[in-house]
Amino acid sequence: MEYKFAEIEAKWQKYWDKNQTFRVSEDPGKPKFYVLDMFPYPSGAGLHVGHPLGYIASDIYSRYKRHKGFNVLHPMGYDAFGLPAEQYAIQTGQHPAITTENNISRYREQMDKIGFCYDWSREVRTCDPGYYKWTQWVFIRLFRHWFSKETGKAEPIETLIEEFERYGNTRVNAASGKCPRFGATEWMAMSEKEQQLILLNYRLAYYADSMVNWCPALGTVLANDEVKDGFSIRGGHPVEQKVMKQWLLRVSAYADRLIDGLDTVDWSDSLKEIQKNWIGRSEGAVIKFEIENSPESDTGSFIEVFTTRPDTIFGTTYMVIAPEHKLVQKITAPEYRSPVDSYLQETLKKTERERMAETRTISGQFTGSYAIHPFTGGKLPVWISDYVLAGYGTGAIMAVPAHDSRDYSFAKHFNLPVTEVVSGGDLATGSWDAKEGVLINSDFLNGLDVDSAIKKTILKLEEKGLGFKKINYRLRDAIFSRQRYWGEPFPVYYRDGIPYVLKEEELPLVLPEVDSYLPTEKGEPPLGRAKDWKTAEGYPLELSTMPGFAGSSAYYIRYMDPNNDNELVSAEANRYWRSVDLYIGGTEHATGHLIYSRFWNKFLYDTEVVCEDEPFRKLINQGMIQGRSNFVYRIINTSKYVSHGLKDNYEVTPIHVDVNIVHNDILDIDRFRKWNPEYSKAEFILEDDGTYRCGYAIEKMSKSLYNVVNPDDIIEQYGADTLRLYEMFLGPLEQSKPWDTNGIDGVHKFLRRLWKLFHNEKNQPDLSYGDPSSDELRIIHKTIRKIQEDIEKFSFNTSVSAFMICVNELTALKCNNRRILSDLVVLLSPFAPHISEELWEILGKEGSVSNAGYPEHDPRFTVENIIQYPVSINGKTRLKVEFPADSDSEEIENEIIKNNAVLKYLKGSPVKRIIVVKGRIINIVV
RNA sequence: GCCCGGGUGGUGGAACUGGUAGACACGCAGGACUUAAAAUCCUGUGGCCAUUGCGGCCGUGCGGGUUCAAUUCCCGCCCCGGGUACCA
Repeated sequence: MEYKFAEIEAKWQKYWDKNQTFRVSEDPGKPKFYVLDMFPYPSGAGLHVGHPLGYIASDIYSRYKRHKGFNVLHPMGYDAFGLPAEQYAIQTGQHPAITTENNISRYREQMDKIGFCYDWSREVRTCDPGYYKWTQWVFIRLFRHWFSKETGKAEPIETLIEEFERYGNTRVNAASGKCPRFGATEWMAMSEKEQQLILLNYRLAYYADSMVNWCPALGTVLANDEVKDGFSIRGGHPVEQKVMKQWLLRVSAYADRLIDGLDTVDWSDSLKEIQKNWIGRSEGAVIKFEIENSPESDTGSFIEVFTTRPDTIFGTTYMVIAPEHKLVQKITAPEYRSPVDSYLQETLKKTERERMAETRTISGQFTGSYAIHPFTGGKLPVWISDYVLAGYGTGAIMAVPAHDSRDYSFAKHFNLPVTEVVSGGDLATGSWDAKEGVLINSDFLNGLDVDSAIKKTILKLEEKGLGFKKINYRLRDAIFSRQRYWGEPFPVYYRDGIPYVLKEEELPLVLPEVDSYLPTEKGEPPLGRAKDWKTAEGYPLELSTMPGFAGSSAYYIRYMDPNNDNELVSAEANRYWRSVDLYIGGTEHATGHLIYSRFWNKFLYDTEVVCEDEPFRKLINQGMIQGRSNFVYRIINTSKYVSHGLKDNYEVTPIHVDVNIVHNDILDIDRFRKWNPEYSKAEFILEDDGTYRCGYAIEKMSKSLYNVVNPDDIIEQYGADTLRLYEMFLGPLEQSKPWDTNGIDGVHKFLRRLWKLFHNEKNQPDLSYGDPSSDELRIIHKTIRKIQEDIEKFSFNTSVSAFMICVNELTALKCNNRRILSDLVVLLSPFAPHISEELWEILGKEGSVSNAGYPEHDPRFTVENIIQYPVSINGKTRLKVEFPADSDSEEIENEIIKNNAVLKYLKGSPVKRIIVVKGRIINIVV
């Protein structure tokens, strides 16, 4: 074998490491470019071939940008806190730090073998105190700020205190929890404890009772994005709703900016759409409905509803409040007490999961009370039903069955009236939810279209003091505490039950040792076991730790200045690197990390720690690599296995077989017999050609399905350059696709043919030093243009094809011209860096190819003098005719009808029209 | 249900703003080299018909439409993948 990839790859990996080839620093003389991968959680299983897909793409782009003269920041690190290491610790007693350290070494080893150009001197680990010091620091800053809706940004809490001292909270327009009104004198009269409790309502990191997702199996609460369909995403354990005191981040304050910012970033539409839906902004109105015969005349005598369709107010025929609504007890009429109580018992004991499972089973109970319609004064029965959610809007609705499908089904079920107020639907078959049509049966709104009616209704409500315009969000504040061990400790202590944050100088607050990773007997989190877990003054420290997204929310900032002990990032480093120019990672982070880190970044922007409002300018979601499983077919009740082509003649059971002992769907029978003792005596019914052919299926890549392919194995067999090229060759980056090794030989063959261009039959370098021929120049310049265009649009699969075409063509010309091959090597080096370095050396060049300038495309070499025009007759391509490139349409038209071959096709039919698209096609219409 | 993607040979996929559909590669078939195999190289390879040579017809999920020309644009449907789901 001439192309010794194993030797070459080891050689250059050592070279890069020794020469620190990819180490970067701020260099004002060069334009910067920041390329980031989503850093991995180092799991015990190591990397499989799916993981590096995005890393390879970003590596290619980084190396390309470097050739183009950019100072490229391309770092890597580890999202090292997390549940699996802790679960493992619970089972085995091994400290999660050790598990994590081991897994990181394994990841690093695997990544090094692929030949990435990371600047490893900038590596970060979220579990390192030198790193999480800054996670804690940001938390303290969040605690010390509030969000002003006046300025639209975070403001120091001192400004709020000043305001309270002067005016109380009556004029404050803040993103806050529910807080009673007070004046300046009242504020001054409050105890410190009372004042602190008030301030908690305003802080961006706050401590409050809230409805949380409690996961008993994991012993912790989870954020909304960590739960799907009522189960935890990590581990798949059931999750229930519970009220608990927890730390939260006031992400909702930034809802508008998080939506608006999406217009300024270059992300895929689908990802933007996911974020928009998750934030769920809806414009509408809050409307007050008075309750008839309310026992109290002042407060609590009305129901507040939120609606996006105030225009349909005249179609309201009843009201619904959520079972958890605070007015439930108050408004229930005595004679309805008992049915209401039993309904409440029935629904409130249900978990979130059960409610979801029973989607669309309609249930509800009349309270016996009536609300008063604000315009007609009519009586509207008030119902309780679980189809109204306590947590959204006001937890109460005005039901308009004619124009809301949920209200419609409810009304039909309980025989409530339906009043049409927007024309256009057929109420016999269903509700008319569309915002189209003309208002009817609606007093002062009659004749208006929906949009004007909405405006007019709000205006009238405001006049009467019965309502106002309101924007609602689906996005909730993020629950930020976890009752777990392996995470960042909160820099928080409690005095008199009130939380206070540590001073910045006291950071990092280092995670203490514990004797066990389980909750204490009192049910406290594991940190309850730590000795002396209190401040120097003796105040107890917080026992929860931070969630997974804490450490990943600002890691891209830390990479800019990873060893700075005095600041999260220096202003100088931040102003140079600014923000991430290209971010590549999976779409699964759309509603978690990518929301939280945008929120953190905006906060840091408001407080002038960073200089860019959005952290990730361009973002690409690489597709998932799925597994491709192989099957053998055992004939029932025998130990005979029949090949795929013949299996239909027997009754068989398909059995998963390790894909690593199958090549191009052909089973390695010896290895199969050795794979598992169960198969040692297996007999086979083979195809006519003597092979055993396996069946296949596309499934998740998973150990249990025996379809996991480890990049190390591929590298051992083919080399890292082949792996890199093949992962790109598989298809478009964004598309999900199965890992199928069937085509890898072709890519490897390409590298061997490339090698041969530089060598004679005896594998000695053999180059020519003259001027390249025009054919050679045409080929290389065509390739320069194509590769460059492809990289700019992240179409790496077509680049690989272009390289193959180039090498095929140069091989046909027996080209070994040094100038041509030098350009080719630079073009290829982002994709296959090891072989490129080796060939660069063979070409007699100094230093690393990664420092070479990118070849310039010169159009003079690629212009064609003669163009081959496809000629179609009535749109069907029939033949090809050559014309000089500078002939104009008229000349071509005149020539083409004289062409013998064309005349043959025309068979004398009269020509109606000739269309000539210059440089493209000729179409003759007869 | 709603919102995004996507359906092209045996397979992965290619096709610039409407302009030669199937590039490149795998697989397969045949051949060269070899005692043989591997490796390498050459030829063919969407389907159907014709095959003595020319060739002809069909074909990008399905059905319509616009156009000289449609994988590409428009309308209606089917299927697959992802997100989200009583969010008023």
